[in-house]
Amino acid sequence: MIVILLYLCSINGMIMEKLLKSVKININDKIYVKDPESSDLGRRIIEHSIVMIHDLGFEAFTFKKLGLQIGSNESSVYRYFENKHKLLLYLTSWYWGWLEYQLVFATNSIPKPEDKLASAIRILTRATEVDASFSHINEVLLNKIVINEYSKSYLTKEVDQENKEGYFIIYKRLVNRIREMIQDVNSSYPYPASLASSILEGGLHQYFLMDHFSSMTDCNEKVPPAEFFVDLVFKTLKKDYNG
Amino acid sequence: MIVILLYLCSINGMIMEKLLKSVKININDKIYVKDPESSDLGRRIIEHSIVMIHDLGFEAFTFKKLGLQIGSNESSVYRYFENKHKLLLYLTSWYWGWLEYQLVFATNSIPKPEDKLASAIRILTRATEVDASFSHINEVLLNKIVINEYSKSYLTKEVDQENKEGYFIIYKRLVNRIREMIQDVNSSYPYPASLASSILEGGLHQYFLMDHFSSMTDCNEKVPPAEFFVDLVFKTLKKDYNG
DNA sequence: ACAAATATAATAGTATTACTATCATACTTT
DNA sequence: AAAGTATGATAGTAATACTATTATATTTGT
Repeated sequence: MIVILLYLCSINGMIMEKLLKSVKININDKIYVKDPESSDLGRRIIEHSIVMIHDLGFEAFTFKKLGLQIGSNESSVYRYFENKHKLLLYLTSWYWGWLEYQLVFATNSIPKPEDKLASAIRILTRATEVDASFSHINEVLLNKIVINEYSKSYLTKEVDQENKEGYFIIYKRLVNRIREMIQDVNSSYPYPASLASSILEGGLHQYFLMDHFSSMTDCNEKVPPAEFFVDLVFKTLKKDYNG
Repeated sequence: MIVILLYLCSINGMIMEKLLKSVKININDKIYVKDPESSDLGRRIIEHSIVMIHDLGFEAFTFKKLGLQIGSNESSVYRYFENKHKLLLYLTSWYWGWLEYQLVFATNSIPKPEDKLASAIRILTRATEVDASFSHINEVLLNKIVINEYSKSYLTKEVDQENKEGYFIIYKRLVNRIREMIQDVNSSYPYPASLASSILEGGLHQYFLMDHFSSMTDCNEKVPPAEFFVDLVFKTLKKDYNG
């Protein structure tokens, strides 16, 4: 499916939105017991878990509370996900997959490596806006969940095992895409992977600081994190960029 | 106490070690119920909680298991800390306070802003080495705990309340010190706070990637994260640094 | 040296979490 | 109409994250 999309280059927002709606984001099927996209109950689990994790925080969120909220049952939720950790992996994988589509869409047609990288940084570090591409998934809330909870999905004792099973593959692919773009701008820069991972991880962190520790960031409503990172990356790569 | 230390500039490692031993790191007393430094049991709680959180991970660590390990009782541990979240805040505050002393010691006597900043970055992003300054605290394990668990101490629903109560003050002061050093090197750089917070947070992250996601970093045994960050910061500040 | 105060240990108990298991029912497909 | 599948309801378990109470040991003041 991604192959088809790669050929569709200069399309406008409305068309992109429709295309995104028709695309199913491919998630490692070991993450779920039963594909939540395969049933109405599954989609309601996804829809309401996003709202509830955002409202309660991941720690206070439970399958029992979710079951109650969607007029269903704790045991029914367990038929879709082994536990809430796996559900978080599902939601964050979906988010990174969705961002990856946006990245590929928006940057594939850009010929100049500098323009492409700048555009990529802006897409990856911008705040998610309301667009409602996927009816049952609120991407704005999901973005906030990723900011507040993503680290918890890999800061575990099981990370190596879960990495082996491919649970973080979409995120790693995304970092790799940025790494390649960095190398296309400056092939002799010695830390392209570290810089790429810093953009993604640091982007989330700067948003968290804006919300809770404003003294530790210069970013705010008027100066978004994207500007900090574009400036940082292009100065680091010693290529001036005026965009 | 820090005032005295500021005057002690060019002293060697042995003396510094002895001084560090005599220094008590000052931690917000709202974090604990009873100061763990005030009793033998308290120090054993700190000592063994570091080992156990490192071994089990924060999620699987409980006060019951800790009590068992130190030949004491769950209920006795609760007399020192309300819960394990507060204990984590205590341990990480201690770590950042300890790092701050090292930073102040090592950089206070350096006159040239560029040298001072480079030295600061190296201290803040280096791997902790065995030095056993504090008898009951294993700083090497504590450093690993900070890498793996620090985010969990602030990625909570209570972060604003706890921030108000001053639980993150040492970390914020540390970020502020780096921010000032950045400004001393280049006063017109527009993102000194964001860059400072990125160094500390990104430093931890690069170590995590080295351990678990090596494809997302260029750092390794031979190229430590410190080199990536020194390079990044000085290129960004457009000041060449040869050190 | 003795009483009082304090710290710790032992035990029990509660509500919640994170599940697993079983059975009933409803809906769907052939 | 029978069989299969999805969901719902209920019950049960072990562990967690505490709180409360009482007993005992240690320290401290006079």
